[in-house]
Amino acid sequence: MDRKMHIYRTHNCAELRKENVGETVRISGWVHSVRDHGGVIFIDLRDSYGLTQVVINPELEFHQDLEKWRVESVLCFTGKVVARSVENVNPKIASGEIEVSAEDMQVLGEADVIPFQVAKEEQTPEAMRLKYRFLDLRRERLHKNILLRSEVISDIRRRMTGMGFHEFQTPILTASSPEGARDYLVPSRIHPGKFYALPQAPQQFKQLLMVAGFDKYFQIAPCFRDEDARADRSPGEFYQLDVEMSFITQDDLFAVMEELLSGIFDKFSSKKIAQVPFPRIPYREAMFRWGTDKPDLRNPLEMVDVSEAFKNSDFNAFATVVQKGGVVRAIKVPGIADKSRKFYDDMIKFAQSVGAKGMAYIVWADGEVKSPIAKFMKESELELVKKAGGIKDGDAMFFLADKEKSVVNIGGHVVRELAEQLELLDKDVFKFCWIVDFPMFEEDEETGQTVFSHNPFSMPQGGMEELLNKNPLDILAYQYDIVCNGVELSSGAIRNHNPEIMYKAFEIAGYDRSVVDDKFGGMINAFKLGAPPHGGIAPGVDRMVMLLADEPNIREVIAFPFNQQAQDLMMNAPAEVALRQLQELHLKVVMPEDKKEKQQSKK
RNA sequence: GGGGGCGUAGCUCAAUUGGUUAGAGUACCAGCCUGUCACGCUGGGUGUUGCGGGUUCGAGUCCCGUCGCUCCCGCCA
Repeated sequence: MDRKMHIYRTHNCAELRKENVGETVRISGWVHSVRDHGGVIFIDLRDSYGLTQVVINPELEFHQDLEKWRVESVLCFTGKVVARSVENVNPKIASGEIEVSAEDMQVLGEADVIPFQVAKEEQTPEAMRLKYRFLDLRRERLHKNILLRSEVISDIRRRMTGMGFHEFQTPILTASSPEGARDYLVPSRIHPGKFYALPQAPQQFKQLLMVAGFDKYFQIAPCFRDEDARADRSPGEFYQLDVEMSFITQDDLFAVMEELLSGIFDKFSSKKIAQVPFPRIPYREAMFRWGTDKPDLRNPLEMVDVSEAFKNSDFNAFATVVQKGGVVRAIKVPGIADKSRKFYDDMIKFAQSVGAKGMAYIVWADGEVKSPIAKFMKESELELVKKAGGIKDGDAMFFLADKEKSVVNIGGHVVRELAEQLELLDKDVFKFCWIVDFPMFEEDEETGQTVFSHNPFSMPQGGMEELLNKNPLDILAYQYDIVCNGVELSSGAIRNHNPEIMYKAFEIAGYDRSVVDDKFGGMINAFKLGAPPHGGIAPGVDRMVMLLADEPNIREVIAFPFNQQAQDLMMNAPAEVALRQLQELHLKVVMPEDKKEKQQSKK
């Protein structure tokens, strides 16, 4: 045999073509499937690139060795590339016009019985998929997602550096910050009783890089937050494309992100991008129309205010709400007059499940008004409502009445559910938008205190003057989000780089000067020594890939995700550590009362 | 921390109103098969019905508790 032949492979499993017929080749990979005819045996050998069919003829001495291994074993075959006859070509695989006629076989990695099938599409419990993640990652869907993620990240780097950005690393062991989510803490051995925190984002560092004069920064940055999971939020850690720029306005930043995101989404998905530049929607408008700060612009349904129509209505339930300062909002849904009674009842049930006391509806069909509440309404009131919704025959409206905050929230859920039920969302389009003009402060519902509503480092619109003179709850910030198809991709801001404005903003949020100096000393001191105006944003990489891969769950685009309880079932993390390690770190574990018994009974 | 859903073979699922020996596909094991490509054929059930308790003549099925997974709320500057 050719001495120069590589010991594992001359070709990968997706490479061989008609042109290679007659060559002696060597390929290695996993046994994808076996078709044993008693005499001739066919094996689909799989690697990251694809599949190649290997034929084993009965006269070969290793023919009977087939019993030694099974599906998902790793084998190496040496043999001749043979053309398949026309009727035997497999158009489903790239190498389908040829096959490799085995002359020699090496077992490189024998596989035991696998806990779930790799080659076949079948539902598998997620706990098992996570425990055997390396097996799950062999399956086509996940394998493709992770490769897509890799390509997206490398494309992001190419585009960012192409636009003049530099990538810098920032510390993973840093200080806890009083704002935001719970931190992951790392105890210090050298400083008893003191802790590092893993960064929730490199927020202060990237701003310090601007103060350091680097002008355009980005990083594929790991972020750590001890918060509970959602379908689009993996607990523990996630990645952001962290971006910061100096001497820019909001518009400059928007232009950069629009170029980047439209470029990437265009390249890695066949879906259309609805509109570039992305439409800009003020936060308050988004909340009013869709009941959320992450509206799905594919959804044609939205809310309108109809409080006036019910204010003096005989429909007491609603009239009372309005008279007490609440609101009535309506959702117009075109062309659903023919829906069954059950559909309407189910929607009411849904509204109640998300906190509504009830939900009313009116259906206009065949020139008539059908509704449980119409009999309480005057002709003029019905007209008012009809006009507010631009109602035509065949349309319907749903009505919610409560305090504004509840109505907005519940209505948001109903708007989404209706779109889902009625399949109103176009699956072939990405609709991006900017949500702008977030309020700088909001009222804490429990304490009634004024708190930062988003990022405390955002520049208040109007600067010091507004901080001094305006009702804090009316002050807007240069704070913005990018939303795509109802998924919040990122938030960002033009930063507050003026120490005095910073002190004032924190004062309004209840922190005095010394707290700012103590907790954000590094940054505030930097701002006293010449800070450029700057701003940035941080789109979630995992969520971007999730949208591009068209996956409903973020774990499908992360190679080794935590489960919902923030555990790594494969590596068995978190885990107890040796007493000695705790002692070195000056730590003592105090188990919560309800966990103590379980701990005991385990032992 | 709270609410919803789910939990039957390694995996996907079935099992009538509470009824007798818990079935099927796949995986697995044994055998057959020389052109398949999710090969096919024959045979084999490998099970603490998540766990614990209760009701009942009888529980996979009903009740209570508990555990696990998942979706959501809270949380997410």
